[in-house]
Amino acid sequence: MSRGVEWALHACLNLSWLDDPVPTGTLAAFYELPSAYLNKQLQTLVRAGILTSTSGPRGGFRLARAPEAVSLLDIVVAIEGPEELFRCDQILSKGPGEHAGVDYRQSCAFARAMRDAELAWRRELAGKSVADVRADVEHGHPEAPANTRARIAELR
Amino acid sequence: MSRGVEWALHACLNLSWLDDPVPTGTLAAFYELPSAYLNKQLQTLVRAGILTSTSGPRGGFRLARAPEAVSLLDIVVAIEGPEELFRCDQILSKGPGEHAGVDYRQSCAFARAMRDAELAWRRELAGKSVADVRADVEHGHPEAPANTRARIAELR
DNA sequence: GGGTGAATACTCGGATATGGCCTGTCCGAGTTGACGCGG
DNA sequence: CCGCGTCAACTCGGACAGGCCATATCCGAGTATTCACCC
Repeated sequence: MSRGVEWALHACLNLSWLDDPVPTGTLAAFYELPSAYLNKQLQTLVRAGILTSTSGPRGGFRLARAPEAVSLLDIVVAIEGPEELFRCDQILSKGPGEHAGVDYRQSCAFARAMRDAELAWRRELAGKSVADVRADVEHGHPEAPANTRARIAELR
Repeated sequence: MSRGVEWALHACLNLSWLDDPVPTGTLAAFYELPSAYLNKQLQTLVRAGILTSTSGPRGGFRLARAPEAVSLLDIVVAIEGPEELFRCDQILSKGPGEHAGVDYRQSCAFARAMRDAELAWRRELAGKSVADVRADVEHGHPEAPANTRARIAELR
């Protein structure tokens, strides 16, 4: 899985603590990440409707919706793409006693099993929102929001 | 996910219907796959202890254990490697108010959530064996074992 | 002093190189079975 | 007819190229701020 997923997750969490737009350079400096590449990932999140962007001075990125409405699955899908992890190439169609016109993505027992497992994974990720994670963090580290806001202001 | 996973799954299922060793070329012809590359995947399954190989005439690959003892997870891990899908690079360690010596693979809320989801996926795959899939296939297509054995004998 | 306009600095956004891994291929080592020869 | 030795064919196993995607970077388009200038 792409490296950018971790960046996107933490970026969304930090943005959930901030009201004003934050530019790429500031977010990158926060975790010492390559700025231009992080920008690329954030652009992807904008295209997915998770973030909104504003240009010019005082511009940057903001969460497009409430943190409760952004699931971890949304972010993963935005960065990794909507394709399934396991891709069924329907090699069964080349086997003996098989008919053309059959969709082996549906009828192949392996494809079904792999898809079931993947659905379990997606269900877990869809059930956890950025707000949930934020609550976890604030429970264990109540100072985190203030620390983040202070550091962002310092880097601005 | 690698293309070879699908090949490995179907190869194991077919081998579960056969007692004598089957060479790579025969298995490859069965689904019209590139022989040399399939051989590479089967070698990997041998290293993982899922298959056994014998050289020379009448040689080939066999299942190393009963189909009940080979889970889909075993095969996926053998081909894809044991690494987690989501890799936590612990970028939190670069953030503010964080201490060195902390393992953020454990303490980061995102890492925990991603790992929980992945465990759900692994649990599903670990709970399904090649024997289970074989039973599914034989239920829907009782002629499949005979077809496979006949075609393999034809290609030998 | 207030308003207006251009200049400016800042930010996003997409177009552009590079590296590593998946994909695909080939040839050598080892082993088994077959065949021929001798007893 | 039986046993043995050599040979040959077959198979695995690892070493060797090619292509594609993730990674990383840079520069241009657009915009809000700022500042100077004029009324």
